[in-house]
Amino acid sequence: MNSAFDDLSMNEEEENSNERMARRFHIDEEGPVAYKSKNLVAERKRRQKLSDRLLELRSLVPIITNMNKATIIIDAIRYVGELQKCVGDLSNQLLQMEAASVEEPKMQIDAINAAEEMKKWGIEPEVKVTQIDGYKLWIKLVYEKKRGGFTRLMETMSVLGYEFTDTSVTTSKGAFVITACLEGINGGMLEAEQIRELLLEITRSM
Amino acid sequence: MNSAFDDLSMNEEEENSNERMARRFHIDEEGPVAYKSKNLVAERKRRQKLSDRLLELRSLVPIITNMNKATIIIDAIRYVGELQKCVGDLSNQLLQMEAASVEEPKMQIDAINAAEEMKKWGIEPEVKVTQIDGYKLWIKLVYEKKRGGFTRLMETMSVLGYEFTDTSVTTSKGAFVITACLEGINGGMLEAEQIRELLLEITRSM
DNA sequence: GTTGACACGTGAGGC
DNA sequence: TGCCTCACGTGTCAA
Repeated sequence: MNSAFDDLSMNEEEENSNERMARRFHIDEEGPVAYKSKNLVAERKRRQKLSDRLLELRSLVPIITNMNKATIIIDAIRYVGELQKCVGDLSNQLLQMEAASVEEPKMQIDAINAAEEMKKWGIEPEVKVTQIDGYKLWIKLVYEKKRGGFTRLMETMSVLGYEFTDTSVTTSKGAFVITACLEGINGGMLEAEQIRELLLEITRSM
Repeated sequence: MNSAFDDLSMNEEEENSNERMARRFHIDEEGPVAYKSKNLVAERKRRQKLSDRLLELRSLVPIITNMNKATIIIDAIRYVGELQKCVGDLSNQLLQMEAASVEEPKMQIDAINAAEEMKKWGIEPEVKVTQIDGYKLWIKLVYEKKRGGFTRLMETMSVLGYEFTDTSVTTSKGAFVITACLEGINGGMLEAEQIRELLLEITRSM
């Protein structure tokens, strides 16, 4: 029996099965033990809730090195990192596959023209991401105009759970200029920096 | 209140409680400021480590409802769930796309899918043009989503001397929904009705 | 004997 | 006021 988690694994069982609790009180006074704090039961409940949450979190993480509270969190951290990286890789792969399957030689000429014109006017590609609040982002994009680029952008962000609001799009001198508000539909799962890198990769892969 | 410790101190009478009593014996009425335990600092370090891990975990989760320890874990749990679902969806899409990429007329399938989905949801293609003043128009477009459609639209209007301002673009249920202000760069050479027919032709030819 | 991990009760401080 | 959250020092058990 792993006694370290005897309290955690105890569910809706009466808690006086825990002997340590009873044993720790001085019995030098007769009668029931008098507690000084009324906070006792609340604190007990709080601790149990936290432990339950920790166990719940642990149940989501597949790889477990230890049952320790600290290692549970460590494993969760690593797992979240892996998941995030996995999401990025997958969406990139998806993107590349889409790009490869749509490719046509005629569009490349267009792209070259766009690139030349951008250079001629001294327009630099640009990706700017600003966090407005937890699930809202403001982005500004400047990149080479290419057919289907905007659709691809919207599709990718939609897959990642982001919606475009307050969008403004302009093409000028071979460049696409986009400013928009990104709103995370289910809370926004990525950091601004991650979004930025993703957008960079999208605009670059076109 | 039923205390959990009313009679439990008596129902266990094993002999090793003697040594516990002996161990506890030197704990008398405590001195003024004398720490009894040697593992005080160790415990302190352990607590701090756990808190740091919790904070580190929190830094990975984008949506934060509260700084509480419990809510940090709750948010992490929900976030992990979202990520897992996201990975599942993405890999599904990737798989589906791999299967679809074996066929050659892929873009047509996309178009057919979009058309079907629009029909399923009862979405009708729509072109609305309203003159605001001599060189300003407001347009609303609903048409089948197709790769490069938006870019083509912008290019055409640009050639005709119109610029997009205050553009809003959304894709939903296989449809492209666009509302925008068209501003004639050199005064606006076309009437609203002509623009409407032109837009109809563009959306139809895609 | 030592070390690490845990739950416990308690007081402080925030809303 | 009272409830809630936290850090603290401590006792207990296992490796």
